[in-house]
Amino acid sequence: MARPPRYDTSLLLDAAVRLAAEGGPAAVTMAAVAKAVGAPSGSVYHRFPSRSALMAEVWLRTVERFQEGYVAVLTASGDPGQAAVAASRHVVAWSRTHREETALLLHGPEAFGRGAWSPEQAERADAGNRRLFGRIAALAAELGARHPAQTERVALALVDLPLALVRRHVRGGGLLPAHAEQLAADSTALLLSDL
Amino acid sequence: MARPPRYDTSLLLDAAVRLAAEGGPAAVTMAAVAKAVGAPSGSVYHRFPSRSALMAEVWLRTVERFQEGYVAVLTASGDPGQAAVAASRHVVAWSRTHREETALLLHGPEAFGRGAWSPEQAERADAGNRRLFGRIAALAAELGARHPAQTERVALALVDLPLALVRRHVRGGGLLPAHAEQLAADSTALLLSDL
DNA sequence: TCCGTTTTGGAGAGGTCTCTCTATTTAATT
DNA sequence: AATTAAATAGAGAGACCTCTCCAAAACGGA
Repeated sequence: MARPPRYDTSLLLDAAVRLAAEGGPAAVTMAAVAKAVGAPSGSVYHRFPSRSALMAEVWLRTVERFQEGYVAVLTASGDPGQAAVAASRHVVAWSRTHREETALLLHGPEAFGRGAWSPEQAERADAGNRRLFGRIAALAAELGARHPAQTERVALALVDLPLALVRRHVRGGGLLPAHAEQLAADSTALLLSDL
Repeated sequence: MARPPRYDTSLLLDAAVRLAAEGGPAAVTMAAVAKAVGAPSGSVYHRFPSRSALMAEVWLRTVERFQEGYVAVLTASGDPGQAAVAASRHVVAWSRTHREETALLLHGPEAFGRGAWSPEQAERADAGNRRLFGRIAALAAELGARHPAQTERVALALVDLPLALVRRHVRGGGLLPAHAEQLAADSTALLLSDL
């Protein structure tokens, strides 16, 4: 009943991810996305009502893909200590196999215009974060955390620490060294040893 | 012998820092800087030959101010373990008292157009980083590190970890909680305990 | 007082980006 | 074959930004 799409949403988002990874969020212009897939700019506006809608979607799709795998690892193991270390290791391993998406995520949602997102998109981002933090808080409780400060330390050990390790290497444009997973796992275990 | 300056370099850089902290590096346009200090755009170009020269200078001045204090703390104490913990604590404390500059630094040099800097400016950035990493490597050696992987762990504990803690709170626009310094110090000490 | 130098003040050329609008194409359905 | 909904194709208006250029202003020194 209608002409079949030639430049569909995911194709445009793929191009946007590539552009963001190479030149940062500022390089993701509607014109650049259109050019990257060989479409006129009008076709991009046919899929996304505005640039900030596109930016939001690029961010959300990427972060949701990451969080899906991360939460799965977090809840896979029965032993909370093992789950924690596996999660930390997973962050590094995922970054290794998803270089462009990692480079994108390291910029953070603000760089993708978070302030201008639609309420629905902002809520999607919040929901993902709530879900993630909820799991981490539950794990922290299993590990014996009783004060908010202890829960924060668990979050630091499970998310921020491996991310910091990844950032150090990816920001310089380099590859992650082979021992990065081990370093992340060891560091996380150490931070949780004294909870 | 000449007309006295009305908008001097540091005044323009101050405005640029404010703009970057509020709206990210993209908000630092020549027009915005000029407007912020009430000058015509020509006066900004009188001080800086191009936008990227301004961006580089904003970044360099800020990062050099931070590194100055950090290196001082790092080398102040005789005991390497104490120096390490003090350095970690200093990162958090400095962030608390320098909110705008912290927000700026968290974006990283690439966001300030590092690729387009002049060779002299790029070298200034490199020299600062070499100096900092040199001190950390020396401290790592004092702490008993023998392999590069161990030195990396020290860098993680002394720089990336406290920065990650700061990032978590500042990125959301919030204030650092009162116990942040303590958490940074404890975490750093734990990571170094098993070197 | 006059000169030389630095700086201001401001207009505007040229480029890029966002977004709009309309005409045309395409293929499934009738 | 005619109809119809969805999608492409592309031109262009309007905003903003970088950077240039030149005249006017302000001060110290001769």
